[in-house]
Amino acid sequence: MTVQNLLKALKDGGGDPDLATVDDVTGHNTSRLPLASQVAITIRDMIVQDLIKPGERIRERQLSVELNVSRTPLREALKILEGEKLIALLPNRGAIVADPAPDEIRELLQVLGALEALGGRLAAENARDDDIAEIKALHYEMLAAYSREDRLAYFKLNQQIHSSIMNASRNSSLIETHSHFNARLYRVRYRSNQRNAKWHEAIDQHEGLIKALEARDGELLAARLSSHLGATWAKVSKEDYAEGSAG
Amino acid sequence: MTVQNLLKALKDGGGDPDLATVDDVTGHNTSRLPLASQVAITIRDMIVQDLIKPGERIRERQLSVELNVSRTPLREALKILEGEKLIALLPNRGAIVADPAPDEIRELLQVLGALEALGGRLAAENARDDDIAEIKALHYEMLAAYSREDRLAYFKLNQQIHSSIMNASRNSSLIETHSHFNARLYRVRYRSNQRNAKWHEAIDQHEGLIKALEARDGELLAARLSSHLGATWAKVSKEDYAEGSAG
DNA sequence: TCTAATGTTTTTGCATACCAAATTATTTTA
DNA sequence: TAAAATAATTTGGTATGCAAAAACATTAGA
Repeated sequence: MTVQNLLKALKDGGGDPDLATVDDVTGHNTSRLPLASQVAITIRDMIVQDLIKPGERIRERQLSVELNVSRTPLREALKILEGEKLIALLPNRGAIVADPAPDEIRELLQVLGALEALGGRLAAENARDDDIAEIKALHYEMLAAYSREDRLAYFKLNQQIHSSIMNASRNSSLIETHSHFNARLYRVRYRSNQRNAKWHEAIDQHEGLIKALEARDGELLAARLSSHLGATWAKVSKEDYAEGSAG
Repeated sequence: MTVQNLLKALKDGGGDPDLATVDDVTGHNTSRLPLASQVAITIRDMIVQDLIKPGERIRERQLSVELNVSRTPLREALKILEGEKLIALLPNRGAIVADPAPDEIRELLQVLGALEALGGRLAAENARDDDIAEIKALHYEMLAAYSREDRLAYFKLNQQIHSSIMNASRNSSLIETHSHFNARLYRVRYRSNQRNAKWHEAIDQHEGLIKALEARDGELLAARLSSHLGATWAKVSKEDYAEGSAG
């Protein structure tokens, strides 16, 4: 599979095929950003959307040609992504897409749980009523996706709900760190979502989250967010995420 | 103040003045690391040791001459440090040392508190007996520093204790994230430590931490670590950290 | 004197070219 | 077949050039 194909797939989903004006997943226009950051966004999307698979090598000369940038900003972009742990830079051997071992996934879920717990506590404190209303709306949309068995929409709404709760915490450092950890776990959770036979457990848990948030019960929300991610690990660890992990 | 002086100060503290063989603060030899990483370590030390002050500009051409490296790996190093939020890269305006506003410091302490709470829970679970013994030893050393009013030694031992507890959690992702947040707050806490009139409160709190760890009471340790950092914010927020922040 | 406009100098952002050392792929040899 | 030698590729780093942006200095005007 060539990088050209991957790029085409990315662009087809996006709209404007010109790198310099493409928007990232959060909807921000990136045309004013330094080229290295734009490249980082592009590669990050490729990784998160699983267009390049864990363990796969990233050849910088080749990729710089595909992306139509020189090696200089591309190498800078790789440093950024290494900092986010989305890739590993092996000295003299270039970059490979990160491929976390089960143990690391468990660790990451623990940290994510602590971050979400804090986010929940703060959200219960700082959320505006319309934040909560919006989260509730997303929840109902998620229920809709559930009932029509649209796993992709379900998954994305689920993610959105969690992000929205974090946003309601009004702690920007927390929000950013959370999103980094989330990105590192995105693929794992996506695959888990595709396989999980019984979603209703997660649905029930989500019901509880919304209730706790509406009641602005920070401790309860924190506890539920934590155990929610504990359950995620229980699911993930039972599944065969090893298969196909090295494209 | 020239960067040359700053560099000399750094090297004098280190030992071998050759960049390629200098060791970082954690004691790791860096000679095999990519140049960008070595440079990042050097600049990180300069920032954490307050040799370059918050708000100060970093001119890449100048610094590349001082460090005897080309602009390319230096720019890569700056991307790394931007990811750690130790510097801010303003488009077309280069790098400045991060200068967190009080609100951001409060946010960071909240996140650090959540991370330490998790670390405490996990440490109570996973620490080996000799981990605890070592932490206890550090605690007594800290008491010694306290009684002879050696604030610097006290501060460093305090830091070491917290890091050791995190290490005992055996969660490497947590350990790394914790150290990043800690680095961002290092300067603030260092200054707070220099000014704080009554340390005995912190001493009492530390006594409680050790007890909880010895009893392997994860919840108690977590709670105490959290409130310990809450107290840190109470102290910091009362002090005048604005003065001299833009050297 | 302060402000505004203008021009000059410096810095950043990025591309290109080049090379040594390390790695990977290929071929040869045992 | 396996190991060893060789060739090709890739990375890591330096140096250089240049356009655009920003910082700085200077002058003109209120």
